[in-house]
Amino acid sequence: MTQPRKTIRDVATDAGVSHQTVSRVINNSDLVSPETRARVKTVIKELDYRPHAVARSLAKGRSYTFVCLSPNLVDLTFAGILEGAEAEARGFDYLLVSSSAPDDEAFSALIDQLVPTRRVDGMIIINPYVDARHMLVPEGFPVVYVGSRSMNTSISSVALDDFEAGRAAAQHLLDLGYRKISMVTGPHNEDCTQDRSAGYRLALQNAGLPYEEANIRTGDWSATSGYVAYHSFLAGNLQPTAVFSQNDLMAVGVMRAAREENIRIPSELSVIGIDDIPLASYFDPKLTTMKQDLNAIGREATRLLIDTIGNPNNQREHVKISPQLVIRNSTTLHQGGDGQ
Amino acid sequence: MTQPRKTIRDVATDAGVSHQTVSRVINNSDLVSPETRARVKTVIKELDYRPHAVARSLAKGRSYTFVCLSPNLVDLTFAGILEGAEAEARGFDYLLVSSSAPDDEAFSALIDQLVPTRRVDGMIIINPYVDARHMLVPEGFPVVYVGSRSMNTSISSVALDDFEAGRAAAQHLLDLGYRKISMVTGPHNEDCTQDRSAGYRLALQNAGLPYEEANIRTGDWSATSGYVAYHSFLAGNLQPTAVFSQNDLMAVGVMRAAREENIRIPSELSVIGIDDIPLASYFDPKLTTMKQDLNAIGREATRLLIDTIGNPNNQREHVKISPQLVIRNSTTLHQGGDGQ
DNA sequence: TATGATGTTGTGACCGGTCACATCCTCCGC
DNA sequence: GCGGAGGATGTGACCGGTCACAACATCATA
Repeated sequence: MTQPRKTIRDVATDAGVSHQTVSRVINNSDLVSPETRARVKTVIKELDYRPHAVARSLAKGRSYTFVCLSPNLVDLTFAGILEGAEAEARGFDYLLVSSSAPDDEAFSALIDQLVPTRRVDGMIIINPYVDARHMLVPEGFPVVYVGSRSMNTSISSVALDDFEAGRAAAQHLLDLGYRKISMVTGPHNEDCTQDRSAGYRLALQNAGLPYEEANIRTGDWSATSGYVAYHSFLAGNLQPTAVFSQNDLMAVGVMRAAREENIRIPSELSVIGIDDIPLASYFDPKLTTMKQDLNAIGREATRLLIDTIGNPNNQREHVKISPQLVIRNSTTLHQGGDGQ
Repeated sequence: MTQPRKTIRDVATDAGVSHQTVSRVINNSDLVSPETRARVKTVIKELDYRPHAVARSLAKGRSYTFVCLSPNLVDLTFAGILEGAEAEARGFDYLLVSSSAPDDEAFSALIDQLVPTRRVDGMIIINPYVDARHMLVPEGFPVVYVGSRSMNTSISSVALDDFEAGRAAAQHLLDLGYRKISMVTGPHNEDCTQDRSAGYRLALQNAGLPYEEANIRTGDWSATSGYVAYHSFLAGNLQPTAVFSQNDLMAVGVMRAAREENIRIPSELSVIGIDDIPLASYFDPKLTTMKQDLNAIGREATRLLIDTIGNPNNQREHVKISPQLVIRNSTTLHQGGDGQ
């Protein structure tokens, strides 16, 4: 490891060829005779030669590396996406690394370190519309957005079909007989919040029900904010019998708050979330939710990025991944008679 | 972004100096007169020149980049460590990126891509004794282990004080009056499992109690494995009144299983975990646990890595981060009379 | 005035690959 | 026997920085 590394020219000398021929062998060029190729390969093995990725990057202007930037790493949603993206990149011989940027200052610093110097060939950005970070994305650089529909037609995006998730969640509650369905949303400035809300709205509308602000509270995706939201419903003289929470964590908070108020779930309160977090079936009761396939989202993001680089003139795509209703024990048939 | 990038020589020409002088300015060398420095800096701004990190890496043989490799990204424990490590690296002008390796084949591929080519200056490896991955770590390359005491004196390590966590968890149950304390462990081949078990053993020993295999089950850190473990206790004609689970997820599984058997927690069964996962207080009951400060572990890892690089001849360090008992509602005073 | 120390700047090679182009050889057709 | 096509290989510049060293100016000292 500490001895001077072998170079392409060392191999060339030992194999009795020029450095260029060695380069050809490494790059699987077909402009090399089988015998020469075999000889060079032997020497490469003997010398334990490894191509120097940094030198190659400099010469080619490409690094065969992607980076995936997310607001943080501890959000399970992001982590699942990152893993999917990594796995897909491995299949294409790209290295995908991840980093997080808690705020747009850190985000900007990352961009500066990675992009102008071409340390990465492309980026996957999770939640680009948080802060002003999408403003910092260099124009013309290969990028894919995750978690938001891209408003920029030159940038591909993948996301859960948030509209459908919201619609189906609300529909599930409607199907169970609920007519007055409260909702806890994510922050208003995030696309997925808006889409999930729109889906909810459509489901109600299709059922001939009004969309009432009084039934809605805004959270920040945390369990605590769900907890707070439920109490706020009560404070508003609203005793919901069904709550659609825009993610599982907030749903968990709602359930906790309800339990403390001695409200039974699901007999007195049905709760549905979105995500299907790994612990969903360990809460009490087990959580009904709209599952999102994070791994698929990550894989698709990598695929779109590779396409963006390979076919820069193609039309960019905006992919939606379908959610899936997972019925557990936090929702049940409406036990009528509450005069809604 | 697409126009040919400015180089150090473009700046030199415009500023009427040599490329070397520009290089000196960039690197804050004091061998430049104030006037020249000012002039060069002006031109750098005018041209929006950015140093080319890849070229610099090639020339210097250093990349100012660290990578943190973990078995996966979705484990909250790992994610917390990664974030801490990232934050600390930012403070030292290092870029820290993360990648995961599900198995040692992937791990080996990552090492090959990153190390011999010097794309990174150092690595933080989480759980190096999973698989045979520590065997793949190149000798003499700056590395820090996280989550395991390093068996290699030339490699620094950070970890939770697992022994103390196990001891204190068991002691907490002893203090509450329990005498027969069951334990659910992690996989035997992991250091932290062994250390946590040893701590538990010592606490029992200090209390004059025997260490009995019959009271112990092995899990894999997942909630499911905790669930299975509890049922296995029952199947072994053991009706534990207190369980120390070596992590929170398994503790959650134990609680779920107990509830399904109509065992009340904590009155009929006290449960303590390790980690203090974010949702710990959203389970029913809220989980008592030994909190580990993941952020501190990550930060320390980066610090150790920087020290390894900066002072290669120093003695390497093995740091233990102290756990902290967080008492919630899953443990309570032993309601005597069970004839233990 | 010669000498040397110090501060500032410039020159060219070098890191380890790739690229464009030149060269050489062989084989084929006329 | 010659021209040309095509395969295989070699040559040197180049990517954008850094390094070692040379060169030059200035000033104090002997």
